[in-house]
Amino acid sequence: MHLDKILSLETSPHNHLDISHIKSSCATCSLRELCLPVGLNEQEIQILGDVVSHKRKIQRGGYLHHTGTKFQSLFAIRSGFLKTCVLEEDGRQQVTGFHMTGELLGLDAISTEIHTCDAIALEDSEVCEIPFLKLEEISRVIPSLMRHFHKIMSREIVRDHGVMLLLGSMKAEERLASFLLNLSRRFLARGYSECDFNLRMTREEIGSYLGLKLETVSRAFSKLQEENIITVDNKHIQINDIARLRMKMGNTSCVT
Amino acid sequence: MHLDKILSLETSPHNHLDISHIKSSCATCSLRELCLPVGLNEQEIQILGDVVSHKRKIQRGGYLHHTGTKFQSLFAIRSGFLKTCVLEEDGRQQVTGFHMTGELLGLDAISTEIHTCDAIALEDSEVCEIPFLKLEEISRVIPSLMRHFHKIMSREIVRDHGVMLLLGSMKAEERLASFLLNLSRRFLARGYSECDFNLRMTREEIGSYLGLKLETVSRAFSKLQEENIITVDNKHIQINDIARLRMKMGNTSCVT
DNA sequence: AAATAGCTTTGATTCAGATCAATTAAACAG
DNA sequence: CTGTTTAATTGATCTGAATCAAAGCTATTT
Repeated sequence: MHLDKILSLETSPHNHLDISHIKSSCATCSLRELCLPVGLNEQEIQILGDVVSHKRKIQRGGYLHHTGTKFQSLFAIRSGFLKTCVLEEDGRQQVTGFHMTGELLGLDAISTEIHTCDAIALEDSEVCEIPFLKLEEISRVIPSLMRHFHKIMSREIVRDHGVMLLLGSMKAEERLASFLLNLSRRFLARGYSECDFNLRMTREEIGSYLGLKLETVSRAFSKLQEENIITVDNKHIQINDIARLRMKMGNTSCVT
Repeated sequence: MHLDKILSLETSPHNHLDISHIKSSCATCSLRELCLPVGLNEQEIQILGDVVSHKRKIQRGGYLHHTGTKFQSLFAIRSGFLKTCVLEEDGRQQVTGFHMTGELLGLDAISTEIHTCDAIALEDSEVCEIPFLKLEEISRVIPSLMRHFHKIMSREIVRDHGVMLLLGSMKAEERLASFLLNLSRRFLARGYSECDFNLRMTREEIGSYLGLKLETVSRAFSKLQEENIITVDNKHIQINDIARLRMKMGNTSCVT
């Protein structure tokens, strides 16, 4: 079994509504979330239960963490939608990622023990705090947990390389297609429709992430709609022809 | 002390010629390289000695690993200079990084256990192979090693975010300035001159990394030279005014 | 329900960088 | 040393995206 499903599910469908019925103490539910899919035994689950300490709610627009503050914990997203962004001295900010249920935030801060980005909720969200020192301790005892944690970090690196490719060599329309397909895939993995979803972020935030201006993003949306590949109604997106959307992306494989 | 100095030295000056006198068995020398700076005890060094198995030489133009092949080991660069690049279906390739002595390659492959990029030597190079399974085992026994390994992975994520920022929001000249300053800093950290060095890569490879065409890279070099900020003689670069080069970069901090 | 503020779209214009093209310079093999 | 290949520079032109500008639309507040 793969712990995959939980800390940062990517492969298997997993509706985040599923977890709503496991609503005992925070430790218990997070623990279940974290461990059940890995095939850990009861004792191991017990151990891990102590790691995932408390749960935090962040309102839309609220900060999970700020750049420059001390790093102590990773955060597993239980529900909601967040963006991470680095901010430049002049005040402008660049979005480095959008994050949804099951994903793990804070990996960048391990190196210096200072957060290198802001994490901001784009809708009301809930996260589990995972004290990093404890996670390290426990991963010594549970090898499969350590292994999985390493894979998660590595996957983040691969994802970033994908974005670098996108930013370095794709045109506006290709970038947007890639972005939409990426979202689509992640919604699907969580049990939602892959062809019908609502964007949580503004055109400006999409543009920031894709290295484009908001007007360009808007025009790219319109273009894809004109071609009947997607239907855009403000934040509501329908993918009418996913195959052609994939074509739009060029030959480049979909960014993780 | 920081293991930092070794696996991926960034902070402290460390001339890679220094290690030339430690030339016993591969295990021993790599082991010294890996451990001495971390302040591990003799027993721990002994343990780690078994991990870093054998040394490999790669000729200029040779591959350290290919995309799609099975991942088994990380590689610590002992000497030389390599690039990593992902290749698209249509044959074009994008450089995702340039790597020098002390840096660790292969982190991206941990997630799927398949290499996601090619690693190609830009000059004759030497690497130490570190079987990943063994590294994981041993890091359970030596917490400071595990901690350091996590920091290395995290640092790679931060570096990638820096490149994303560069690709997403900087102009050609700013990108080149940022690139040169990054190289400069890394040479300095290895005991070389920060203002006088030879590029190991072509304009095309720089362009690929920076999301620019080779002509644009060439023009940006010329521009910086016209302004007397640098002196370019083919692959040989002299930084005449590092302060002004930093200004060129805009307010953006230097990409790690 | 009206008012305000925040998004989004669309058009017109400008500009940075891509592309096309020609030359020069360096590296390499025979 | 000479011919050949590969890399780098520089110029001219073209183009995709940025910028500037003006509506139109949503959502939130009162």
